[in-house]
Amino acid sequence: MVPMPKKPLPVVDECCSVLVEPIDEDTATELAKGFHALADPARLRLLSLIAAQPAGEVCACDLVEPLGKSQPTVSHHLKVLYEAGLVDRDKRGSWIWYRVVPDRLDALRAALAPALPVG
Amino acid sequence: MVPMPKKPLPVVDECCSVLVEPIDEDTATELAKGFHALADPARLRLLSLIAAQPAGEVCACDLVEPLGKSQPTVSHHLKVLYEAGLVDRDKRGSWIWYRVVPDRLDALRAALAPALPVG
DNA sequence: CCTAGATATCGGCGAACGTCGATACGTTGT
DNA sequence: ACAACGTATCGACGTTCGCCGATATCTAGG
Repeated sequence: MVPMPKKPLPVVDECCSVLVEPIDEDTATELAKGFHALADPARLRLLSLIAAQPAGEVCACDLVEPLGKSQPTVSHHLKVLYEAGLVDRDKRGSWIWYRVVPDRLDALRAALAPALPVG
Repeated sequence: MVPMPKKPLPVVDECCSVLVEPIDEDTATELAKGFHALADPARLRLLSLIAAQPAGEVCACDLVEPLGKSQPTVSHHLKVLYEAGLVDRDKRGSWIWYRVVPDRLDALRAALAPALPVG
C-alpha cells in the first residue's frame, strides 16, 4: 500500500461564493489552501498538462521533461496538487497516473462566482 | 498624489481555461499571481468583507476591526489585492474606499472552467 | 501651526516555500 | 539475486511570506 501523504479532498463545505456574504475564518482557511495550490506557475502547468491528455490521465514520468524541472520538484508539486484534492492518482505497476478532479476545481470556481448569477 | 505601489490590472490575456490546453510559462506565471493573491485567509476575508457591503464599497478604516489584524497588516493585504487587480480604490479626503473588481475575478474563474462547457 | 485621525512604509522576526542533489523505496525484468 | 527504472523522501539553500511595532505621510479641523 502506498503511504498516503495526508488526507486528500477536504472539499469546501460552503455552497456559495466569497462575494455573497462575509466568510468565516475556517472557510477562508480552507479556500486559501485550495488557491494556494494554484498559486504557482509550475503547478498550474502541471494541472494543464494533466488535463490536456486525451485519455484524461498521464503518467508522472511524462510530466518531468515538459515541465522542465527536476524529478523531485515535479514529485513535490504533484503531491501538493494531490493533497489539495485537485488531482487524483492511480498506481499501475511502477507508474503512477494522474488525472484532474473536476469537483474540487468547480468548488474553487464557485467561490469566485459573482453575487448575482445573471442579470 | 498617492504614490502608486506598482501597476494594477495586468489582466490575464488568455481567453480560456487552464484545462483546455497546456498553458505556456508566461500565462502560468500571470495566473499564479492572481491565485496567489487569493491564497491567504486574511485576503479572502477582506475580499468577502468588501464585496458584502451594500454600497459595494467600504472604507479601509472599517476593515481593520472585523479582520482582527493590525492596521499595517490590513494595509499590506489590501495592497496585495490592489496590485493583483482584484480590488480598486478611491481616495476621499483622509479615507480610502475599496471595491471589488469583478473582471479580474471572472478571468481567474474562467481559468478554472472545465474543458467542455456543458454536456 | 498644531493636533488628531487615516493610511502607508520600514525594519525585523519566525515560518513557509520552491528548488535541487543525494538517497531510499518499490516494481519489473533478467 | 541483481540491475534498471519510476517515484518519494531527505537535507540544505536562498527566497518569499505574514505579521507587528514604530514611524512617516497625508488630510481635516481648531
